[in-house]
Amino acid sequence: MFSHSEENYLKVIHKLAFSNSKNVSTNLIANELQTKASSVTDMLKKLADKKLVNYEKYRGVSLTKKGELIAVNVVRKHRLWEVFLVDTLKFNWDEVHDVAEQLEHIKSDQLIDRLDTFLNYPTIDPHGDPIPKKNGEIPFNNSILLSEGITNKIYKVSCVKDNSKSFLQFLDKHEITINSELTIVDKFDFDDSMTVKLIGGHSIILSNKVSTNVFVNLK
Amino acid sequence: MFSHSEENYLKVIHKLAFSNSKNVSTNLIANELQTKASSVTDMLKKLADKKLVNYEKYRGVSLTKKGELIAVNVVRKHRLWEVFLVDTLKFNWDEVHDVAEQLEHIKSDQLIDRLDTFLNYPTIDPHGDPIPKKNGEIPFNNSILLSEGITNKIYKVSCVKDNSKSFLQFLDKHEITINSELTIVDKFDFDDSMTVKLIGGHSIILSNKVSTNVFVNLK
DNA sequence: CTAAAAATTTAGACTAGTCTAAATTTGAGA
DNA sequence: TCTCAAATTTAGACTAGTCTAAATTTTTAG
Ligand SMILES: [Mn+2]
Ligand SMILES: [Mn+2]
Ligand SMILES: [Mn+2]
Ligand SMILES: [Mn+2]
Repeated sequence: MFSHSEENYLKVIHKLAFSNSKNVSTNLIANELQTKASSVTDMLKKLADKKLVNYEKYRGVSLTKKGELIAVNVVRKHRLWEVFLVDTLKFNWDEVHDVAEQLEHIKSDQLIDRLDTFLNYPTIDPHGDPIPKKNGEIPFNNSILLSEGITNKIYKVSCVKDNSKSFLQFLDKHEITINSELTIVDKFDFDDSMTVKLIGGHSIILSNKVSTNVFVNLK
Repeated sequence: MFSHSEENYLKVIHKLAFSNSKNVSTNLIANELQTKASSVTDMLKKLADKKLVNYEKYRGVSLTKKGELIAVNVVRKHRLWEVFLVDTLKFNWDEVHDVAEQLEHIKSDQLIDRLDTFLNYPTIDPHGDPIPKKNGEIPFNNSILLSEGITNKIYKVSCVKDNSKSFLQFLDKHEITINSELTIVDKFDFDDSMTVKLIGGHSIILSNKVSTNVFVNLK
């Protein structure tokens, strides 16, 4: 079994490797975990000793097969718990992250299997992120950023990139949720903003910051 | 906020104070927590510094108001999670303790409030133990031990004292559960065993070890 | 009342995880 | 290719929690 701290490092390395492709740097990890680079170096050595990461001094790290499996399993638990919190306990989607950060470290395979069954095998979490399978496979989703959409097509919101309270509350305010359907009416080169119309709802001007944090699928 | 470890010490002191009335000794705590007396002494000093226990060298400890409140809250969380595991996730009553030991340390008042609501404000856990109220009040239950019952009365099983897997599985095997109704047909002085008949069910001879680990209420 | 046993505390050490400050390595730009 | 700033690691320290072994206090029994 691995400690809370080890699991958090593995999860963060997994996350950063996803967006940065090659080796993940010490400073990136330190920044993501709100800790110091020296602490990260210490932990990377421990994880390397346990064969969870490939670590070469000054060259950053990548996850081994073993490390990857543990990281993905923590992500699976995090997202399943988020579904439970929103669907079953009626939390709002902007309230669940911190509690899920704790729940993801509970050690019990049986618990997570039964939770999965109770929730009826969900495939995405409340923010649209895919829930990894038990075997570590992560369902692929060919979404695009709303900012890359073109006018006069119908899109469905599939996922939000920024999970911050303020962004999620902004979306709530404007009635944009996962599965909302919308059309891009107009795109403005000047500031990369766009006018969007929710199907059967209101129109709204979205800044580039918003449209680059929302993923959509063509209907 | 208090650490995992601090919460466990407070919970154990609370439990032991309940059955031992006066001050709780270092060795009792060490035994209950499967740790060493010297470790207990160290922690008692820390808890005393934080005004969570009244500690006098060589004389054992008792909880302060503040310590008591924290301990009872951990017990509340433990028991609510046990209800969730059994009622919602369909765990058997002999499988839930270890997972609840982990879940009881999750920090979120909102989580426990919503769990309580979802479970419809249960008053007892799967083993019949009372679930403390939010304010720290513990519902009193005037049960007696089955071993103290008399013949030819109808009793209802209210709680089990021993929560070990082997005892709970023994009870399962003989179809004795919380709320089972039964009559004591005969009591044998020789070994303090008794013959018990389940209402509408079979008769069975119970050893003293069994009857002193089952609480009942007169119907 | 007193000696031995039992309980408890103290002393000193160890691990995990973290930090600051100093040293080292890397790599970008002149 | 050289220099220097940025990135990274090392050195040394600190906290929480634990342990063993030794010292001290309390309790028990004769
Ligand atoms: Mn989250
Ligand atoms: Mn999420
Ligand atoms: Mn329990
Ligand atoms: Mn219980």
